[in-house]
Amino acid sequence: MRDAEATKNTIIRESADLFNTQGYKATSISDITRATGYTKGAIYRHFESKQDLEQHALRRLSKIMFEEISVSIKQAKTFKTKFEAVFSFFENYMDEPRYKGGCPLMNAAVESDDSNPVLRQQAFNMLAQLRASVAKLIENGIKNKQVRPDADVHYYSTIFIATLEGGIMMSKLERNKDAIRHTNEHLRKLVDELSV
Amino acid sequence: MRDAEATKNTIIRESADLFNTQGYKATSISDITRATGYTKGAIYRHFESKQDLEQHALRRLSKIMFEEISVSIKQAKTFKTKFEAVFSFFENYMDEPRYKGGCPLMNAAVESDDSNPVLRQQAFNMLAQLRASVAKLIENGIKNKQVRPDADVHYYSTIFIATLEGGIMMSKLERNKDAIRHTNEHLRKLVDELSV
DNA sequence: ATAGTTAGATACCAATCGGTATCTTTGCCC
DNA sequence: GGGCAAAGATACCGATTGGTATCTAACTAT
Repeated sequence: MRDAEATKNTIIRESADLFNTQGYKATSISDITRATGYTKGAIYRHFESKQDLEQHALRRLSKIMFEEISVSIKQAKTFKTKFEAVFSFFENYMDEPRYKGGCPLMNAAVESDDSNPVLRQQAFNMLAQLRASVAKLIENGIKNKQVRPDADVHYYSTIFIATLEGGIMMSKLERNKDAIRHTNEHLRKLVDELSV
Repeated sequence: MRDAEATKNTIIRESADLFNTQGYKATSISDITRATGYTKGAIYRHFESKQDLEQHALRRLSKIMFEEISVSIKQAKTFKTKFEAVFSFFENYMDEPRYKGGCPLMNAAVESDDSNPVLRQQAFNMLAQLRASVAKLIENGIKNKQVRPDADVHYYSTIFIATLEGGIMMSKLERNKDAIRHTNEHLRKLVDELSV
């Protein structure tokens, strides 16, 4: 057999790239045939519908994003350095060709609004997962006596994510890293404020 | 004559609503004919192209947004209450039927990415204007001895906007005000930190 | 009252959309 | 090496896209 699995992965990879840069609605199946070299028939053999492909693509983007964050975090040992890893991850986000088009969470969240409930739900889950990751970071910090025990975990995780995402959006629009550097600088102060 | 000006305004108003909720690319001219009651011929009499209409629509959204913020700010008298007005503006954003679809700046910024340079430029200008507004607030605070004179205006305006926009995005995705309330709470602390 | 102008409706265009039915090719199994 | 199932290509479908040419109806100025 021709490697069906590889074909499917290629289609997911390339379409994820297109969806995240041009948008989901704005990317046509024809765009994907052009990017992959496969024909429409091949694509629809592996995926039920465009929406089905969108789901797979976003799942891939999500997976990559969380894996990379997870690796960065695990390499660091203390509460502070772990957050530092997160900051530098988001600061280098833009250069990474892996995330052409910016944060997949934000892109899906903004585009899906009402029109695409399936995509919206997936973005919703991504946000929950990101929040859980940040919360866990803080909770572990508390457990290891590196963070004030009275810290409001949910509150802080919200601030961290909102500020990061906002910074990414601004940096992407302004096409330079000033904004994300400033937001990271500010979040560093927050980390200090949290530390015992 | 039939009121051409009124017709044009109707088309701009309704299309702005559709663009901001469904997205620019995802909204077709047919959608707009349905929403306005006018035919395609009428629309293309008043606008050169869909892109032309997109520009007018976003300009309208931008104008409304800045006017409302401006009014809120002017009613307040001190640095602190002025910022408080901004916060409550963004907190009540979601309920306002005037901004169905969330922040026009963020929507345009995220969607326009590379595909729509005209829209991108307009979003860029909106961000610059918003930044200038916030900066002015802080500068006036300094002038009136309500803010520490050494405050880094550009830095703080970036933080304010990033956190606000991030909070809006999260609240919209989660369909409740928790996130924006938390980010506002956090920004209130920032205002205190800025105050003399 | 009528001629001229303009707002808006109608009818069309080629191109593209997502999707499918069918055909050909590929590679494994016996 | 012949049969068979799966992978992928080709050719098509009706619907919709942005856009335009043309026609009609409404108002204005004389």
